[in-house]
Amino acid sequence: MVRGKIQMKRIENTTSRQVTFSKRRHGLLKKAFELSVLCEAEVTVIVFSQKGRLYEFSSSDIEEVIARYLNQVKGGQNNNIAVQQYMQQLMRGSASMTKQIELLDASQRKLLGYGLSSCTSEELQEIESQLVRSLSRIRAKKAQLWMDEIEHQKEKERLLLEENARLIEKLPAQGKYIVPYRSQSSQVSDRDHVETELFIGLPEMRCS
Amino acid sequence: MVRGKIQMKRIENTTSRQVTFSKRRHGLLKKAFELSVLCEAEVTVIVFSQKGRLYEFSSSDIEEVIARYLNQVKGGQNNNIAVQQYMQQLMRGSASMTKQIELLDASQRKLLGYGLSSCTSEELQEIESQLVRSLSRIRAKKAQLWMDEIEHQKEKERLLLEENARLIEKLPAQGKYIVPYRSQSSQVSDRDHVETELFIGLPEMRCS
DNA sequence: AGCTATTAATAAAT
DNA sequence: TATTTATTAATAGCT
Repeated sequence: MVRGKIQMKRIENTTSRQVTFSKRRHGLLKKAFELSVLCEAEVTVIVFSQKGRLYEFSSSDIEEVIARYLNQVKGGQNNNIAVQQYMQQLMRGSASMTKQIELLDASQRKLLGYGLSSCTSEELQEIESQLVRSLSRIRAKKAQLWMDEIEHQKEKERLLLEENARLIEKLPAQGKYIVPYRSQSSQVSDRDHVETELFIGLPEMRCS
Repeated sequence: MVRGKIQMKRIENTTSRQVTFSKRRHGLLKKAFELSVLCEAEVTVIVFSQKGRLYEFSSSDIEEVIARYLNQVKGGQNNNIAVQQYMQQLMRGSASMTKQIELLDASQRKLLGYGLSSCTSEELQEIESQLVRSLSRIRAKKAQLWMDEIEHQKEKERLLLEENARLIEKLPAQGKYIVPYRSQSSQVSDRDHVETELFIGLPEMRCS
């Protein structure tokens, strides 16, 4: 929505997710307040962060609003039942998370090359392919990081050379005999070219 | 806020109050939705219009949120303490499992070569090394599986040859002129030898 | 309900 | 965490 709009999905980076949570939560509560004032509506907002912390706004007593809501939605056979339901939900959640953790753990171990005894040939093949694909992504990323760094250095150098040139211009005549430093950076991107291709073959295929 | 900002007080004109209510209510619910998606928060908004009409948004079951709210705010004067404690324990467990899942998920994504934007050069290097080690384990295991399979086939062949020999012995004399099938399997393990070593280098290092 | 001139919200950078 | 800034999003006043 600003400085490059963002995708409407979970923000993966933990830090920026927390920052965004703080900002947007603030915005949401403010909007809720404004709606209640401008339009004389009864507005309640309840937010639980991932860590279970509670944030709320209510234009009137929140428990009144809750009672009113429960009354309107399901003719007032209120809470205890809701508490029970919530607890059951929590228990189901625990069970499924335990399972999920086990699965993630097993698949991670396999990706790391452990706990392979139960694998079939096909599974091994699949894991291997994933790893190979993954390696090429990693290596591409690494190469990109290097390229960025090189670009950054070249830019810095360019600025310094400009500054240098300016300084020389300003020197009194005799100063102009000083030989300025000459850049060689234009060759860097060739010298540092990195071959990231992966190949597999018999030892005899290698030669020096 | 637009075309001349408005005062933060009740809009007196009934029509424009209703129009604003409709527009801003929409905006509020949208913002609530976005917050829940972007930051994985549990968000509930309950709005009663002046005329008592209900509008709501909840990222998860609203009654659950209400139960959770009531539980957190006024530690359930109607529930018994044991249930309370158990529930809190469950919630702590959920939180820590959520965190664990998040961590596992992130590290798995990185192992698969996604979500690398936050990685430093060093992290990328570490992940790459892990993948390389992992690949060699996987390939060793695959090789072993193949070897086992070959051994198994050779054993079957040996048994069949023995059976074959016994049958020939039992044949009447003229049958002995039949030339029995001759195995070549003793060469198999050499012919099918697989080189699983991994190497990386410049294209010039390959030759045929 | 739809348009548009403005203000508000906020993602990214610092 | 708090500011600043560049941009997108929301919306007040019209039609």
